Amino acid sequence: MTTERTAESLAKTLRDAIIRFSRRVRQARPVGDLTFSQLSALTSLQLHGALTPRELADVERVQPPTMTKIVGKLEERGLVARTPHPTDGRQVILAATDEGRAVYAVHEDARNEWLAVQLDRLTPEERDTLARAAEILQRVARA
Amino acid sequence: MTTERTAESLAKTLRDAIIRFSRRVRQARPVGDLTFSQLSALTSLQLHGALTPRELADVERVQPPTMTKIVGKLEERGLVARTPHPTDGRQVILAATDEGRAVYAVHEDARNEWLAVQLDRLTPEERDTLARAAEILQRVARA
DNA sequence: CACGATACTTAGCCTAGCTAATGAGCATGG
DNA sequence: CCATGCTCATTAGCTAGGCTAAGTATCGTG
Repeated sequence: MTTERTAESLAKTLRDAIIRFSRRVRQARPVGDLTFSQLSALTSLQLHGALTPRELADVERVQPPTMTKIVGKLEERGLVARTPHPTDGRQVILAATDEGRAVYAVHEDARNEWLAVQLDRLTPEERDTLARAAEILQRVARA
Repeated sequence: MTTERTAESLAKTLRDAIIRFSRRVRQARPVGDLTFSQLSALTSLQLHGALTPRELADVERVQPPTMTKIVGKLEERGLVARTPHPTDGRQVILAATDEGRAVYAVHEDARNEWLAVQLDRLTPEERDTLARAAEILQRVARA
């Protein structure tokens, strides 16, 4: 089944696989936990250190107003802090707080538990395939 | 970078890749077009012929009320028809209409255009990796 | 120093998820 | 043969997460 594929048929297959996979992973979220989007934004902030809303929106591939909402939720919970930019009064610096980093570590593990168990059942080759696919998807998403 | 991966680190990587990829593909949608979820439901109906709402919800990995909403949108546009079940008065049979099939073919192509172009730029090996990954993701989603 | 550009937010809209509750129909055990 | 309990679909009501358009503040430059 993994013979030669046209880009068109692959596009359809990939789209369907990803929408179902996303839904399945979403369902595995404990109530009261951080959502997909929130966790992703927090991850980016940890990885990149500190970012402006615009930068974070670009990394996360959403529009700035969407990021305002997501960051708002994280700020409510004290996981992210907004500080004014030192020289440019228009800009804001976003960074994970100490609590954000702590909560992140805990939630991240709990959040991934279901998925990690599933992945653990795969063969090493399959995991390798997924790892390479993830890289490619990131690249395509950036295009 | 695609060396040995633990399930945990892969889970994180995969989750991030997929959320960004989904957002990117979503952005490529022309306004007024069918949404991700609508198209996916319509695809399943075409593939499986006719299904009850419960069955369709299971295939799509959503809860029944969510499917009611999605089907409602499709029915408004005349793309899907609800017909009563012949023997069981509780159930309903969902099927794509002729117009549904026609619109599907057109929208599907337009919808995938951006993605197909991106995929076309990849190497055959990369496309093969994605095809195999899609298969694995489908399997994991079904778990 | 006025005016255009940039950064963020606010306002308002829609879709997509969910759970809980409702109503209709089936099936079965007494 | 019907009461009771189950299943199916839908409705109601909520939240999150997207978007665009518009508003506000600040910057930078001519």
